[in-house]
Amino acid sequence: MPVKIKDVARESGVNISTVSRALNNGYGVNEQTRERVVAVATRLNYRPNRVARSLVTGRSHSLGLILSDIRNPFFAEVARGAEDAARTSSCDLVLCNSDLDAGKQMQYVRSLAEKRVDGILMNSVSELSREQQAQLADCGLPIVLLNRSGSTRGFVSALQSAENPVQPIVLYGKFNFAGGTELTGKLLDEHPDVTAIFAANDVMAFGVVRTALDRGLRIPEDLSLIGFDNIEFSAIVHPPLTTIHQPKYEMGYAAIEILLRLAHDKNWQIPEHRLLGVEMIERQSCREARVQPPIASRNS
Amino acid sequence: MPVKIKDVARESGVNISTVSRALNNGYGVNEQTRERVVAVATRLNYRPNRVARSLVTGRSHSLGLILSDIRNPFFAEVARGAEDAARTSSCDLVLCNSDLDAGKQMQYVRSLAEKRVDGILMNSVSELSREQQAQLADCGLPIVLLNRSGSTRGFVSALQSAENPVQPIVLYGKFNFAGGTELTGKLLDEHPDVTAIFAANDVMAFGVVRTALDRGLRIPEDLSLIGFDNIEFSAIVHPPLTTIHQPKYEMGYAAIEILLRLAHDKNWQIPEHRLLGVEMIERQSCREARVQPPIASRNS
DNA sequence: CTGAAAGCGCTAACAG
DNA sequence: CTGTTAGCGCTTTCAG
Repeated sequence: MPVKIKDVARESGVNISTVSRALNNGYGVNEQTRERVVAVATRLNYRPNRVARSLVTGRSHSLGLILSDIRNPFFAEVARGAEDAARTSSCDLVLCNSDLDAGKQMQYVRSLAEKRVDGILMNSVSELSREQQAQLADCGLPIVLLNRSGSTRGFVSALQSAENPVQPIVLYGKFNFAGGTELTGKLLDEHPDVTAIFAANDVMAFGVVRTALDRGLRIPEDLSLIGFDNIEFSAIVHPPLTTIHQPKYEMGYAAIEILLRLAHDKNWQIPEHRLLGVEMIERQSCREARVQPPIASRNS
Repeated sequence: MPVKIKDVARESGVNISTVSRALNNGYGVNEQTRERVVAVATRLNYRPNRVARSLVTGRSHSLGLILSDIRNPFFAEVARGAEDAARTSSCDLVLCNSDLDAGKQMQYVRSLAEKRVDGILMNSVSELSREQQAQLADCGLPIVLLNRSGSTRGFVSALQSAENPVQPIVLYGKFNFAGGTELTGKLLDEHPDVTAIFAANDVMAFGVVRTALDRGLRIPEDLSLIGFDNIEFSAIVHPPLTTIHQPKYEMGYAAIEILLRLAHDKNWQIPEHRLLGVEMIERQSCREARVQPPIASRNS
């Protein structure tokens, strides 16, 4: 139904290969015929079929973006940086929400591989089985992993080796608002005497705020709270959240840049890890913040 | 490099068309040969090339999603609903941020059309030129427009025809946090006597909160505020925001369902407009809320 | 500088 | 039930 290269060729009295050359790089084509072809293509409103092109070139000009959940503003910001970076190379981004579910995640990788995306950017689940690792490795695609440093080990060990050593209580759950409320409820039930909470991310910290509010606990008077990410809204919740800033947009942008280079230069190698700086943002949810911020960090 | 259907065929001693049948619907294939083919495909870790398949079937199984900015939690929520709906038909979503820029938007439409997506879901800019409308119409793709009802005319006329008619001051700007702060600054400079603000969305309302705070204005004592969208965080900002709830996830989900049907049934028709119910959520940012909420609404 | 021809990897008639 | 044969729409040698 739509007009094809053949139509343009017929209409401008040249061969389809000439049309192809004229419309792509224009190299090795007589200037006049090029102009004529371009004119015809415009007139016919010709839209090259990228699917066909991809089939022959082997490059799809699209990238996969697997995130736990785009509704977490942290990832929305990362995604925006990623998209902007991708557009500079006229690539587009296929969005996948994994909910940090290993099965879903692997399914997305497979599906993206079948669509022949040029690469994948993902924030992985913490623990991948050996099999899953292998599957990732030989899916034949460059993959960039974002923001995964395993666990809160650094946080814990920093606390333990502090001047006044502390043995923190570590709870795991959903990395969203509901996770924050649930975990806080559980924590306060079992340990009504806790004085401070370090949430894995700001959205969870918001959940902490909500639960504290519900239980009549004042922040920071009764309970100190630190978040992670410094998402935009952390400054306007009540109380303004003390948190660790991460360059979210830049992380997404940089990750795609790396991915793109990886996809192009088949033999280009990068250092395995790339740590971007974080920064403590002191606001009003925490009474004291003397502990050294952890080097490694995590998100969901 | 990757294993192709031909390899599977050779390895299982059948023709490629048999492999195709066995792996797709499996219909009209001897059960034993089907099993054998499947086994070989698994062993060889065969991943069908969807690009090639798309070229012949004419369906790409991907949809375009053009939003103004994924960083607005409203759209993140819509996007999540959209993605979940798309997955039920094993389609994936190509994410585009238009920043509500008409030029960018049309470029995305073109680009998506060239990639032969099966359809596009977008929240359009308010005013499209006749030319742009035409371009949209004959890009050959089903397009679903989300949440665009033109302007605040309904809001204004409701105020004017109220018991005590009011002539509102209407300001336009960016539909994000910065837009909220800037517009509020400008408004308060020019009209220090305003007593109430209706923000076009919650994120802008947050900007209002911030500026009010900076100027020592108390909400709602000095200034009443209503937002729009009821994004998750509107409940935990200070003061909790009075706002109009929109079923964001459901909107995204429903829009994709419509789009999918549109893409399948070539002659299926839907009513041009589809209005989902909104609901007033009274919290603490507004002293009185007697005005009838507008039927039509907008977002950025 | 331009045309002819061979595919990219797969599906879909059409025979057998 | 299975194989043969055309393509899908484009890029890319290879000749001319």
